[in-house]
Amino acid sequence: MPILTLPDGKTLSFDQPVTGRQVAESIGPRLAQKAIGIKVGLEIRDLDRPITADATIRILTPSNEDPDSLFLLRHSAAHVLAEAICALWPRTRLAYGPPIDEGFFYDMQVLDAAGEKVTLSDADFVTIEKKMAEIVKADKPFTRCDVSTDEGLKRTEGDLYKRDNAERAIAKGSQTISFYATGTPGQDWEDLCAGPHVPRTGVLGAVKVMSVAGAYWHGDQTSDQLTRVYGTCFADAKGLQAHLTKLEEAKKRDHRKLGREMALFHVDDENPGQVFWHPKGWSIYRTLEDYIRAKISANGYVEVKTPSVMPKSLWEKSGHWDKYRANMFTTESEKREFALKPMNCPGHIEIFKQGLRSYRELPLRMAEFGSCTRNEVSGALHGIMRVRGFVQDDAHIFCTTAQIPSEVAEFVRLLKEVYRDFGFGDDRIIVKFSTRPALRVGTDAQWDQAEGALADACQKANLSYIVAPGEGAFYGPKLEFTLVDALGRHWQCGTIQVDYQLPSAERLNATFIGEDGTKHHPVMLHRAILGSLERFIGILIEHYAGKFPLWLSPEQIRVLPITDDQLPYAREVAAGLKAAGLRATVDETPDKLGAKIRLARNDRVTYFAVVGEAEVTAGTIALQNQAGEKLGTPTRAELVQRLLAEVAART
RNA sequence: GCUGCCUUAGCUCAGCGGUAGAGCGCGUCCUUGGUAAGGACGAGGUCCUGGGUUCAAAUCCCAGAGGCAGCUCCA
Repeated sequence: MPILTLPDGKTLSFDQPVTGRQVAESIGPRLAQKAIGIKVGLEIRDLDRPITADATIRILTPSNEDPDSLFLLRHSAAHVLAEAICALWPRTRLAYGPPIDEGFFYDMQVLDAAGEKVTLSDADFVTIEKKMAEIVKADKPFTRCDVSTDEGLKRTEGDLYKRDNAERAIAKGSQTISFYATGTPGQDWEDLCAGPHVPRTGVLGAVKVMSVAGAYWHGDQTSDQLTRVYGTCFADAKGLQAHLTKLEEAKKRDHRKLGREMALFHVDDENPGQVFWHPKGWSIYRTLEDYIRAKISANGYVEVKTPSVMPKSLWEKSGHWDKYRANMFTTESEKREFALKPMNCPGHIEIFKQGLRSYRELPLRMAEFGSCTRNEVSGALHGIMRVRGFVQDDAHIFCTTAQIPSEVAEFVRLLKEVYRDFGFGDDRIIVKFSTRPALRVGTDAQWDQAEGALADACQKANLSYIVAPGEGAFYGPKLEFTLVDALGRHWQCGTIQVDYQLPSAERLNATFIGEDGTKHHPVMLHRAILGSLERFIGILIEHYAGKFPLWLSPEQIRVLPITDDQLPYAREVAAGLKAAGLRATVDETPDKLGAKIRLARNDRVTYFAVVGEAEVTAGTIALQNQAGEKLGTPTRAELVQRLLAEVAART
């Protein structure tokens, strides 16, 4: 006798088990027609599976905003993709095809009639999409068929990957094995699948094959390499189009493209993963570095600088030689081995260990714009976001166990303050809290305290977090801060990690004299706000689409004389701005005003000032912003004041 | 690192067995023009590298390097 609670709180009661479709029909015929699935509690289900127990339910209809609806549509679209490819290459062996954030993929081995591997390329997409459109147009029902585990194993006999899936399902305790046919089971195409699916292929109007890539079976490098076909599906063509437009927009904002166009930096082909900063890019970099330097200085940090090259012996003691060797560049001199530092922590401990430390010096917040070099595999490199040489806004806080809560809380507060200055408010920060892993060092009491401090700090800072159980480092729990940019993309930046291990006697043996007059090991908090400056600038370029706010802008204002007659005045205006600490230039080309404006806007100059005869006479300039909005004709003094105020406000 | 695709002028790209091309940018000259491209002329190439096939290779084949996407990893 299920009693079902609807999202608005209304309840429906039934005398006997009902299907989702019957529930929808009892609410209204139009809803029943539109329904593609039902959410029972937290589980999304097919419309025609019976509901036997009380539950809160929600009827799912096609929607571009509802993640549950998209999940269902995309899961079914993956089947249609697989069916289409199987129709074109009947010997294809399917592996696994789940919905993902922006669509779905299907891993498979595509085989031709001779059993040879087929490599799919963009050229095949049209053919596949055409086949998919046929299947959608045929409006075939998704039909579920549950069979016994024995029968399930029999049906997947000889189908390597599906057989494996069935075995895994049984190992996890499945009593039956389910198949979904598009049409009639045993007659039409079918696929081993747990479901759920939409009722008919006809609701999958807006599907698209996006790309192909390689992927490993079970993500295991030593296992079979499969073809992964990516696709996406939306409730309607409008949703799909909006998605494609967003991808286009992301491509336009690509920091590698803008970095070249705006002459910010380059990465040399012969020197992968190393950034050459050009004057304008370096201007952004220095603004960022100066900003962080001022912030941490105001928050009780001291700044240090440690060497890039450090001896193997140090890395052995720190444990990096064991755990991180593959990612380190090494070198040698006079038969001694050295490594370029991949992290700054051992260097900071070396400084901490000079002389005797007293508990009175704690917490000691030691910061460094630390140049790190890591030998990342070539495939991992990406523009300036993922490089081999980068600088972290790193710091290590040496403190006592008792100081952990306040230090973490203080850090989270500072981090929020910094992120806000770049336009990332609370709603654009995602916090991941990684807790104790199975393999770990330290006592449970230490872990309890460290985890409690991290959770507490987030609550105090009004930041909600998602827990990643068991994902902490072996030496301590950590928080990771991810920014959501203007296009909704995620970028992990800040972090804070609790470490009892590195300062311990077994590792680098840092000590201080406590109140009791005996030696103690400090706790170390590894923390960064921006992460790497290179990566953060890459994020900012894409977030702002190259149109930096005034305080970060490499060219804050360009003066555009209408004719050469105004050149001397234009130079005076620019000189006045520069004297006030602003980044100003003059367009000295012989172009017409229209061309100068076009160039200034293409260069993403934040403001430009037109000066003609009228302005020279009046001692003013005609101000305009990047978007081309006219902002009046302030005097030179008013202009300086106005720009300085905007820089100070960081807007 | 693995799989796939790509590599032609500074940039974006066309050409795909038979003399190396376009637009933008760059240089020189003319033009002194009030809000998103004024005009003329010119310079600029190891068609990624090495090997092979061919009378002939930017073009076809093989290997390598680098780039891109994904996988894995990660700031």
